[in-house]
Amino acid sequence: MANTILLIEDNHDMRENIAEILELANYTVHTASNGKEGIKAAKTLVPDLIISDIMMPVMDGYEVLYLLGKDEKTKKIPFIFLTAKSEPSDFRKGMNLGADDYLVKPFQEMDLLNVVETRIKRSKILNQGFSKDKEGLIKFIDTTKGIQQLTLHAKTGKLKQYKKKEIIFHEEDSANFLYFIESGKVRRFKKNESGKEFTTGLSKPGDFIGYMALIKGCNHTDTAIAMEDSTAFRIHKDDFNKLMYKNQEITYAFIKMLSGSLINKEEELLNLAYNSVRKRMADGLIQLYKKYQEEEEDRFSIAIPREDLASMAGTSPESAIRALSAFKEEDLIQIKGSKITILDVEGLVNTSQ
Amino acid sequence: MANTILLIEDNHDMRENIAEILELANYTVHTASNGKEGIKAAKTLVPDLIISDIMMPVMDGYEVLYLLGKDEKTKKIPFIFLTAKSEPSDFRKGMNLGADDYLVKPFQEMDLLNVVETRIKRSKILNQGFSKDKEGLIKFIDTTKGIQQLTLHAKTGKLKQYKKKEIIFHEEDSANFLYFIESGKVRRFKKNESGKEFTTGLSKPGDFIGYMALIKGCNHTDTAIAMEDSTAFRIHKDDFNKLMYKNQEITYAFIKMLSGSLINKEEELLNLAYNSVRKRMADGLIQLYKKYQEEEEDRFSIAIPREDLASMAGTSPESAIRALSAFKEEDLIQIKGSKITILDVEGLVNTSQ
DNA sequence: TATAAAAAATGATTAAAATCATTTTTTTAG
DNA sequence: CTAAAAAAATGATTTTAATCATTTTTTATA
Repeated sequence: MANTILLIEDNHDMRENIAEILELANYTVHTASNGKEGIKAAKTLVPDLIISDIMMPVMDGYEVLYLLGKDEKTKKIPFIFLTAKSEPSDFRKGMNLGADDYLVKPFQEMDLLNVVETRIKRSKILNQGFSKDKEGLIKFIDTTKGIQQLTLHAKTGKLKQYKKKEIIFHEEDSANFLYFIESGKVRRFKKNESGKEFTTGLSKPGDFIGYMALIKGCNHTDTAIAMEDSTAFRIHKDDFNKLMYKNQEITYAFIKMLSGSLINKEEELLNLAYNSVRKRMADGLIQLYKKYQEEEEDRFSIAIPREDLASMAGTSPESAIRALSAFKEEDLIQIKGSKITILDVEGLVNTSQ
Repeated sequence: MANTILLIEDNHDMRENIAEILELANYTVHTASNGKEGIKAAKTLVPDLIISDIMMPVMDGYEVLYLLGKDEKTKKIPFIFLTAKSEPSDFRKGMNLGADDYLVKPFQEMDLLNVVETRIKRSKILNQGFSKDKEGLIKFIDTTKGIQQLTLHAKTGKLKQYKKKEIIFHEEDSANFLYFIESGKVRRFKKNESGKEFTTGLSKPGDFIGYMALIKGCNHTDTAIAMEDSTAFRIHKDDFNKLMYKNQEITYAFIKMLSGSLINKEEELLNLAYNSVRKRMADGLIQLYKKYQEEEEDRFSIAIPREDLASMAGTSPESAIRALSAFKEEDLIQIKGSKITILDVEGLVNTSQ
């Protein structure tokens, strides 16, 4: 389908001449001989491009542009001034009113056609939806890039310090920030009516927290607490939303993150429902191991309050301690004060019901 | 959120000067001293506007514009040339490459600010196609539209029939379809090593199931079974991906759906960890009530095997039955064969530990 | 380094729920 | 409509884990 162009020009000869050039280039051209007519035509036709003279009787080109910019139907149509006014100040005035290009008379035919083609092409680009790959399918694979970008953005902000046991955000707090953990360990938990805690997640440097409430648009549904001195960058929710909107990769990174967590949570539910405290405690230790084990160390150790371990397994501290004592007896772990060292990962993984 | 501007300019003094002007006008300014750096910055930052010099070492402004135009992420960003090249032919060349404005050095501060403001404003207008609110933020509220569209698409497919107790998809099956429940009731569950089931979700007409594995790109992590004769439309995973890609609203609908479920699951975990079987059974009944209660009926009834109820509460069938018997004793429910009628919703909700 | 406070560990008891066994009721199929 | 099968309900017992109480150890702090 040929692109339609509306040409607003008071001079008869000039109008016919330009229209002819454009028609020869296979555009469908409509003409108007003054601003008022032009506006009427623009609103009914909704052309793909508007070319307008500036100096015209009744209503000048500036006014035409201004008025078309106020109408939903016409405000997105690329608008080109075609004028004898060649002063830089004239050019500036036209562009600052929101014109998309400015062609000075007299012009070469080729210039006109180039201008028209460029602006129509650019307008099409700007009106396109989401970005896509060749096949038009979402690349579900590469979410790392999105996370990288969000990370980069996060790091432009201010680094916040959190002392050990300091609350980062609190259940029921309104969610205003996405947090990017820069250093330390963070635990998220929920509390039930009788004050018992259940750990909903562990985080380490490189993790984002607080996004669920941001996305859902509700208050935080859990509390995040620093397990040791930690630092985090904060991204304001408006920035986060904007980034999500602007950047498809970030959007998909979060979709993937969310569905991954969801599958994990369902797995956890199954475990919590039918596994013994012993098994749940072993799982908790393995969780810690998988999350916080460093490459270089050959044995994994962590100093963690028994209450926190209990909240991971959803049991009482005493029962948690009893399970630990049993593991110690069986040489699966070693205990020194609050520090627990895992001696036999396999043994813990395969611990019987 | 302040709009971010990327300034590409090789001259140090000029760069600092322009950046200062823009920063005083409350823009967040990032700078690059040559074209290559500029492109790298543009791709990671995705700024709201790019200002670039033309004559630069390593890579000139024309090339920068051309290359950014080829990248999905950056091609929509308004691009302004800021240059000493004041010849009409230079101007024409820049504009015909797709620049959005052209400012000639030396310039008035006011001119620069006007140009920047105009182009950012115009870019926002042109990008409005998506559902954004006034501030340019995503409306995370209106996900119904996306769901509607996906529903519409689903209904173009073939309706599949499922008999009572028929498996719709099985844990470990490879995930090839998104299912849209047209009629009936569907239950999703996971099984642990010793064969005990845990119900991960209930679905009714209008619900989608199977999307988690589809998004994550893994096999199904749970089994979906028809609780009564049901029908469902299927959307092939490729179509689903395509729709997700083409339609931002669908993407956001799923983001919202996922984060909502995640919050629910965490709540469930807390309940499962510390609530008594009695409480969990009451919750299960309320879940059924909330999901399947019809507007017209004044009392909610459902015929459901005790085993299924047990799998919702994560308990043994006998314990589930005992809880039901207690509820019956207390006139909270009425039992007729496998049919359970809820007599006192409030009573169930407020049932004590 | 001593001492108080907190945390961990263990013991005793109780409570909850699983398991196994049996009876009763409901559903299904001929 | 009836018999067989399945499901539901209940009883008895055992197991598990919570709770309460106390001791021991560790940690924090003067």
